[in-house]
Amino acid sequence: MDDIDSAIVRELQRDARQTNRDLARTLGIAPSTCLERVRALCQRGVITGYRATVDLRALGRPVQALLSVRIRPMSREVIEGFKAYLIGLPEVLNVYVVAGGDDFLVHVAVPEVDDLHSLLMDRFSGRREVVDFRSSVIYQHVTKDVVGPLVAG
Amino acid sequence: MDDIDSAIVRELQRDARQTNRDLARTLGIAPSTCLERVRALCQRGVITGYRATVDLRALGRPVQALLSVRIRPMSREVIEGFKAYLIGLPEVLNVYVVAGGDDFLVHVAVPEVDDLHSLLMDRFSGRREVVDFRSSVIYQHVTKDVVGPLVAG
DNA sequence: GGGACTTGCCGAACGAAATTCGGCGCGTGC
DNA sequence: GCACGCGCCGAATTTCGTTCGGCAAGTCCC
Repeated sequence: MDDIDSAIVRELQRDARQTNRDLARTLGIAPSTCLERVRALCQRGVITGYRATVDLRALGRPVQALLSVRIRPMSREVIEGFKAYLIGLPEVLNVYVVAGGDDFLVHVAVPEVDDLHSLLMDRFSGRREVVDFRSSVIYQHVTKDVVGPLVAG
Repeated sequence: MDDIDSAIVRELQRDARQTNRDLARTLGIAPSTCLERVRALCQRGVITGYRATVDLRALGRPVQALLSVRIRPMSREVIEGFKAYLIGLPEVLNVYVVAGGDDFLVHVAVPEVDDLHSLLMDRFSGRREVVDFRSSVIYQHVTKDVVGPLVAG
C-alpha cells in the first residue's frame, strides 16, 4: 500500500470506468503494471467493488430522509432481523446500526413527502420491536471519496 | 425508462466494471443496443458516475461514526461554509444536511476511537457556528442498491 | 386504410483496449 | 560478491468498445 496504490484507489473512486491505459498514464506507469496492481488491490480486499451512482431525482425518488429508530429488546436476533427487514424495503438506501440514543439510522428515498409518512406508518409503527422513531428530511447529501490512510490527518 | 433501463441501472450498480457484452448477454439484447442505452442513461443524468468502493478497514480507518451537529445561525452562508469545511476534512465520508433536531449529520471514518474524540475537540468544538454536537459509533453499515422507481412499493 | 416517417434494434467491421508472458533491473540476504 | 526474488516493463494475442448501414415496427398524417 504505497503512494501508487493510494493514487489508484483515489482515481478509481473518481471514475471506476476509465480505461486501464488512462489510469496508467495518469500514474506514470506501464498499463500491465497498473493492471496487476489494481487486481492486487481487489484481491487484498482494498477495492471491494465497482458501482454506478444514480440520480435519485431521475429515478423518480427525489425526497430523501434519515429515519432514527429505537428498537427493543436489543438482542442480536432482533437487531439482525430488523436490519434484514430494512434491507428488504425498496425505499431504503443505507442502514446504519449505531450506538447512542438511537439504534438504527435508515437512509431512505421516496417519490414524495407523503410517501415518507406512509412508509413510517405502514412499515415501522406496526412492528413490535420498534419503540420509537423520528424522521429528518435531507436537504442536501454530499458523498466524498476516501482520500487515503489519514497519514497527515 | 423501461424495464431494460431499470435492469441496466441495477446491473451497473451491482458491478459497474462488467463488460458491455456481458451486460448485453444478461439483458438479452445486442451489445450495440446495450451500449447506446447505457450512454443515453448517462446523458440523461440517470447514471451520474462510476465509483470504486473500498474497504475502510483495509485502508486503516475501521472506526466509523455519525456526528450530529447543530449550528447557528441557520443562514445560507453559514450552512454552505460549514458544509464546505466538512468536505475538506479527510475523515469525512458523507455529509447530510437535514431538517429536524439536528442540522448536519456527518459520516466519518477514523483509525481509532480516540481519533473520534480528537476530531470532535480539534475540528468541531472550536468553530463558532457549532452550538452542539453528538457522536454515535457505527456498528454496522449496509449500503443497498437503488432498485427502481418504486412502482410496486 | 395506406404510405412515409421516426424510432429502436441488430450484426458485421474497425479500431482500441485488456490480458498474457518472457525478460530485465534492482534490492536483499546469504 | 553472488544468487535469489520481487516488481516493472513492452510486445503479442485476444477480447472488447464503438461505429455504421440496414431492417422491422409503430405512428402520424393524409
